[in-house]
Amino acid sequence: MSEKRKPYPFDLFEPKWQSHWAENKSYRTPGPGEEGFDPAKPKYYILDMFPYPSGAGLHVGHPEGYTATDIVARYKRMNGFNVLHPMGWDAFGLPAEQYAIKTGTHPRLTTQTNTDNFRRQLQELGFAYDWDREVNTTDPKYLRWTQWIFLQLYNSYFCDEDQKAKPVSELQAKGWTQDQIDDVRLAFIHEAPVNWSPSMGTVLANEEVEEWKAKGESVERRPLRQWMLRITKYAQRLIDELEPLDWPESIKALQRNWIGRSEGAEVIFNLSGHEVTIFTTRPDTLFGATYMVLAPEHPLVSEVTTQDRKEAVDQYLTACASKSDMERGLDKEKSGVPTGAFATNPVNGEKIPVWIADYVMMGYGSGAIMAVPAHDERDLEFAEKFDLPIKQVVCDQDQNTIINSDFLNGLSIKEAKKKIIHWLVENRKGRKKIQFKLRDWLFSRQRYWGEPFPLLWDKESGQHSPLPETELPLLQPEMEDFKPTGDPRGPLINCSDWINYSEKLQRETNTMPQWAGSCWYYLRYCDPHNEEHFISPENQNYWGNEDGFVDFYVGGKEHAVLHLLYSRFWHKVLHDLGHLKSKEPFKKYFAPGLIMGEDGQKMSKSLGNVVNPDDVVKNYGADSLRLYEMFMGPLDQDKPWAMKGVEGVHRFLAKVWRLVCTEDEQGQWQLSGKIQPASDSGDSQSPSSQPASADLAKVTHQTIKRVQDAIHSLRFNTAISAMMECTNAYTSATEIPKGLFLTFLKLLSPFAPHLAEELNQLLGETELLSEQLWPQLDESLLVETEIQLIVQVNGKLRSRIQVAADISKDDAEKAALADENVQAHTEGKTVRKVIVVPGKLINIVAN
RNA sequence: GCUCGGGUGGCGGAAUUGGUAGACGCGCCAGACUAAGGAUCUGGUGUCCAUUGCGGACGUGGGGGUUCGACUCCCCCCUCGAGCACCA
Repeated sequence: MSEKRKPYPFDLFEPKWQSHWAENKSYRTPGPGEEGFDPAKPKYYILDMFPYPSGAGLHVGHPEGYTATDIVARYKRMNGFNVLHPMGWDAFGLPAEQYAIKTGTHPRLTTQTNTDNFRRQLQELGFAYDWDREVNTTDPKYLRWTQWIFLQLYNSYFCDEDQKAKPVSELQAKGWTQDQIDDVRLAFIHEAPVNWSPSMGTVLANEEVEEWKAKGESVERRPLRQWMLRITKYAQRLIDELEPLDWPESIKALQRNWIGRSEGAEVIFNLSGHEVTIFTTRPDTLFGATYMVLAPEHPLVSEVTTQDRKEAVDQYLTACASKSDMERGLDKEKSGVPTGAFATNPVNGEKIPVWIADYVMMGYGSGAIMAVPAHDERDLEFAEKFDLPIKQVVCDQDQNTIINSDFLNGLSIKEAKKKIIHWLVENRKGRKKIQFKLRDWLFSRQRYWGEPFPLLWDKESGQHSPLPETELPLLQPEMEDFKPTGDPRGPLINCSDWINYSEKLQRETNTMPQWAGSCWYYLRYCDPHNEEHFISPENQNYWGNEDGFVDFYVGGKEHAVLHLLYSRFWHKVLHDLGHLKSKEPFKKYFAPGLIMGEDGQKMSKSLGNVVNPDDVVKNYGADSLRLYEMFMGPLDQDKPWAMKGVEGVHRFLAKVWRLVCTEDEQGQWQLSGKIQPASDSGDSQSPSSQPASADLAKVTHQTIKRVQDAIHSLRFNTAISAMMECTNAYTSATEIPKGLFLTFLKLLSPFAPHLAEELNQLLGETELLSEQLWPQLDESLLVETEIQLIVQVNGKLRSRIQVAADISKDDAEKAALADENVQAHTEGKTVRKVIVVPGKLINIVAN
């Protein structure tokens, strides 16, 4: 098998340009105080989600977003911006460690190998990253600041009054005790049922459970003492401050949904001498409550259960405990048992029976509800099954008028809500309440390959305290065996040298989750080598925006409720504490769609439909891969791969190449001479000798407009179509003025930088295209003197007529009516009306 | 069930204040150059009818509506995908 001849020699010039860019640091971005920094230039910070460097190497999904941002970055640079476009590695985390355990290699080595491979792959795609700013979350110089930020969280609390985080030292000054302070820290120890994965030997955050289950890991509920972050305090702000961001509505919806805000009321019922608080979104139906339900885990269950019901209740509780949440959800039939106790409805003194049922969750609200079967589907199902009374309190006809409810009768639902809440407050039986679904963030992991917590425990008192900042970074000890042990304290517990800090103090053995490092990496890129600050104030002021630090962020929507929520939370804490000016991390965000396999299914090893970017680069070149991924369709849409499509854009690039070069008899590429240097004093319009060049100028400038409009709206597929049409026009011309062609190359350069630079050089130019300014659009070239008007009769296309662009309405109408085919269709009819849309069409209404 | 996003040729997709539906690419058909073409170039290509000539009918998931005019706006329905899911 002989090597197939390449349609153009990308295999020769692509590596050449990549080396050139790397050696000359062509894409270095100077920041404040650095050599070459120009404060007069506007800045633009465009960011990709940094990859987790897996052993499998780059996936074709990665270059989709990366190419999009690269195009915008290069475009902005050519428009005079100082563009920050960095790349780094999210190298901690469970996958790295699982892989290391499987292969027996230390995760540090695995990580090193993988990041080297990823870097090579990215460089072979010609992305304009400033590699001097590369960050790696596992680098001690980086994780030091991750631990520092954790200490900021540890050392602060959320002030409800001001709705912001403040240092706990303020509470100390007010005389709070250590225990009281520990209860309000943003990072706190909490014992509660958590998601424990026996197969991985660690706990997981709520947000992570589904992902790992899908990968075949087991997850169960288990009560454990864990470090939590008090993200729930930020629930309202996380919703409110999402609003002004330039994010896709669907992603905003996903976050809002996850945070899950509900407005309602808390109502206090009396239950055998205890006050039981329930949460309801329908306080207006309080008169319709016919029974109460407690979650099986509710603390009052055993106390209020009457003697005769005890056995049945215990049995039910045992049955519930053995069921996982998953199984509970799968139960189609409602189940439950009466406790024998009765609660008193505060509004009318009615005694209603108290039941226990697992359709009420301890984790939401107060774990107790008032059941209104007439107006709640679930309560209705339960009431019907157990034959409990159903009391209508909203009028059936209009679904909006309250009935059977004493002083609420006749009111609308909205009015009744207001009135009953007022009544509850006055009678001290409840209050308005806003409830969120969001839970606090379970932040500790029982793993080796993560940032250790910079915390110490007093062996005697059991108190925790922060490690002094001067002792950061705190690295994990070197260990041979770090397999999960099943011990919920994690593998570090086996390293006694490391644990014992002093006589009195020992280290926390948990590590942070992968999200820790990715929560703030976008800040570090701005000042990656600073040893004094996680980011200097100058760099922060220069690179960040107040209404959203990063100008434009692109990355997968699978992080909509994980990384994107966690980052926002940390950012707000750092903002509250005065470390950051901006309130939000990402001003504009965009999620590229999934690239599916050629068979239309999600790419996976087992289906054998995975496309390896290295193979595509080898066969068609980096420019072809870049261009194809942008040409596939709208960026935000899921779309299937088609190798034939790669060939299509590859042919297009070859066509551009052949405008400059032809192959001689020996099979060598030679300059074709089709590109003509501007002979007559650089004037591209030389009407006498070259009637076609005016047309080419027009096409070229139309292309400038179409390409830049498309880049602004991220419709890269249409930008490429425009360039293809332009190329087709060039192909059919006998000569192309060089100036025009160089303009075209500038348009092409953000998309296919290697080919564009190569041709620019072959044509004798010495300045890199990427260092030149984006071409200026000459609007005057777009003005048409003659236009085509569409002529419709009764809305149906009947003719197209060629007229002067400035034709008057009357003349246009006359010309249309005079058309042969129009007359054929209006014959025998009366023209009732003629609509003339100037420059577009004429519609004749006749019957 | 709730929330969000889709449905346009054989395929990926164009059509951004309602104004030529199908740009561009793939695939396919025909031709040119060739010893040869899986290279390249040229032409054609929504469906159906007519094709001796203009041309005509239908057509953007289905049904209805608004309008001189609807892929685009409104109502109802079908369908596919994603996220959440006994959240009171």
